[in-house]
Amino acid sequence: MAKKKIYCECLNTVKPVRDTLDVISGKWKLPIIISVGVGNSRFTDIQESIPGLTPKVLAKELKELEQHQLIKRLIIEDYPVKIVYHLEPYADTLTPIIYAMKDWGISHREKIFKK
Amino acid sequence: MAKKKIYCECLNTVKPVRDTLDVISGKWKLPIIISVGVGNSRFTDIQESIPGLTPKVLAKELKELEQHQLIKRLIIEDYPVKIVYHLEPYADTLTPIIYAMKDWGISHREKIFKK
DNA sequence: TATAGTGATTTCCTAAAGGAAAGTGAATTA
DNA sequence: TAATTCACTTTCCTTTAGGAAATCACTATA
Repeated sequence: MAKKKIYCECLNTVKPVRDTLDVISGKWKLPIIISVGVGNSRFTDIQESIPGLTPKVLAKELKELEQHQLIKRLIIEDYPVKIVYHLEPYADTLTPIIYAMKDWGISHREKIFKK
Repeated sequence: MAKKKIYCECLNTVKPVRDTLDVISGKWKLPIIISVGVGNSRFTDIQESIPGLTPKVLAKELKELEQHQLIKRLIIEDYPVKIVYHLEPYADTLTPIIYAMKDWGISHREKIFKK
């Protein structure tokens, strides 16, 4: 009757992709995860390792990443007291996404400059 | 001298990831690519296949995706004239990212609901 | 005691993203 | 002739992201 020819099976992919975007969207979350993953654990080190990142944005993003259980904030009761951030094991599950995006970004840049 | 212990090699990953984010960031670009890839080629079909997508946003995103050579807009001089969108071959290079994000979204949702 | 560093917070601001709703103009179908 | 469809466009508005700069509490160091 009604000619419904819209392909709706794309929702099987669209929905989980949007769930993922809800967690890692924005300019800074993946860069912060990468920086912490590579060994930066102090607030200032993370900030300085990512050009353009301001303390306000870093503080906000770290809180969100903590809530999503991707990053752990630890207070080290030493003299002086230190605060370190490190990745939760759960953040490792993002590795395939990060590498896929790294690879694509590299070849995209090559493509753009070859023309 | 100066105790420089910031791990800067993360820029090797951060930079290409940010190049990728510049192309596919936002709530709608990947869903639109998925929908077109699965067979939706008409403006209205694409719009109706993605819940919440408004025509204004769809029109804007399609233009950007065209500029990035991910989607092709074709005018079919038929009676009536039709406009169809289809993926450029270059869009296929995004498949690893899309699948990585789909997989992550599925298991993330499982993780959230199990708790 | 003064200075510097650490890990932020606060205030103020702009720009971009996104949503709701209506409209448009050409063509088609009833 | 009227209604409908298609592919948008336009207007108006709210929300969110993000940036600049100053400030703050605490500790360490000179």
